[in-house]
Amino acid sequence: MSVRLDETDRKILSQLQQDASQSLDEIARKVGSSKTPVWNRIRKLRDAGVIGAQTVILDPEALGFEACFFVLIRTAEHDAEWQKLFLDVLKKRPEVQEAHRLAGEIDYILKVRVKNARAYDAFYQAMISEVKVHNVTALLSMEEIKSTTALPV
Amino acid sequence: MSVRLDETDRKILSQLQQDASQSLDEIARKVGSSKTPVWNRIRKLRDAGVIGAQTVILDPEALGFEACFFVLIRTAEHDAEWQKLFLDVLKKRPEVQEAHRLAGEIDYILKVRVKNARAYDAFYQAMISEVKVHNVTALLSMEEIKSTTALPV
DNA sequence: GCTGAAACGGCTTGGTT
DNA sequence: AACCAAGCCGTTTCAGC
Repeated sequence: MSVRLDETDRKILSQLQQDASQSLDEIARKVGSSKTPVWNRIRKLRDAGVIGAQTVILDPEALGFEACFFVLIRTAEHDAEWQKLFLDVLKKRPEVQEAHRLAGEIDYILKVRVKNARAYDAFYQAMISEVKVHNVTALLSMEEIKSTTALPV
Repeated sequence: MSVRLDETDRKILSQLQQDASQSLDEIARKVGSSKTPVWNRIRKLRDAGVIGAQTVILDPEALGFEACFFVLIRTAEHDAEWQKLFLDVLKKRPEVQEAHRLAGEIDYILKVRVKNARAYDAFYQAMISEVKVHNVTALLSMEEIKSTTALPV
């Protein structure tokens, strides 16, 4: 599954992660190449699935999303049917920004972004009414120290 | 800090989050407006800081980042100097994708993306050699069920 | 505040070395 | 595989409504 990249590929990916609105010429200049080869490489990386969606990062605070919770979930039920139901609930809820299945004592972790604590409670109530979970611990973020989607390519 | 948006603004933001490479004409068509007003709104939202960076999402697996940890940190030290040092360490480490200061028993949570468990250990050793932390628990992700940067505007 | 047009710049392609 | 040039498409600006 892992793809072979050379130094130029890595520089291109780094530039795109920093600012995907840059022109090809600008990227080419920064990576020490020129338009056509850079364009061909980007195309190849896109086709290989290395480069995915192009998006904009919105400021949560500016939009009134002032609460962020990390939710630790333990469950008793581990059968396939329960899991499918649980995953569907997570996927359809837009306030769930991340969901991971874990190794160890805690079964799942979620990152939930909401406008305020009341909105979190509404999410929580909705979730536990749809699926049975054994134990839920919510960690409230006081301050987002760092947040990046960039991978250190 | 929170900005007032109308329905059209919200639709534009939603489209940009889904695919920032769309042309103005396409976005305008989808939100039921036309080129110039959409462009003016985007400009305004950018200036207001609502729209931040434009970026591409890379596939971690395709690039060999096969391990993801959530790290729960407790600390004894809470003075300003220690905190500044700790924050500097987090900010300069590219494998730290997220870092939040928390309310409650656990003081910090990190999301750390690395190539493998060995790379996580290298990060862990480097971190504890630079700052004193009281207790560290690492939760290993087995499966990324959901991952989005989109806010439900 | 929207429309339409016009100028500008960047993307994309194909031919050439 | 990289360079060059041309056509096309999208962005950006501006005048008119």
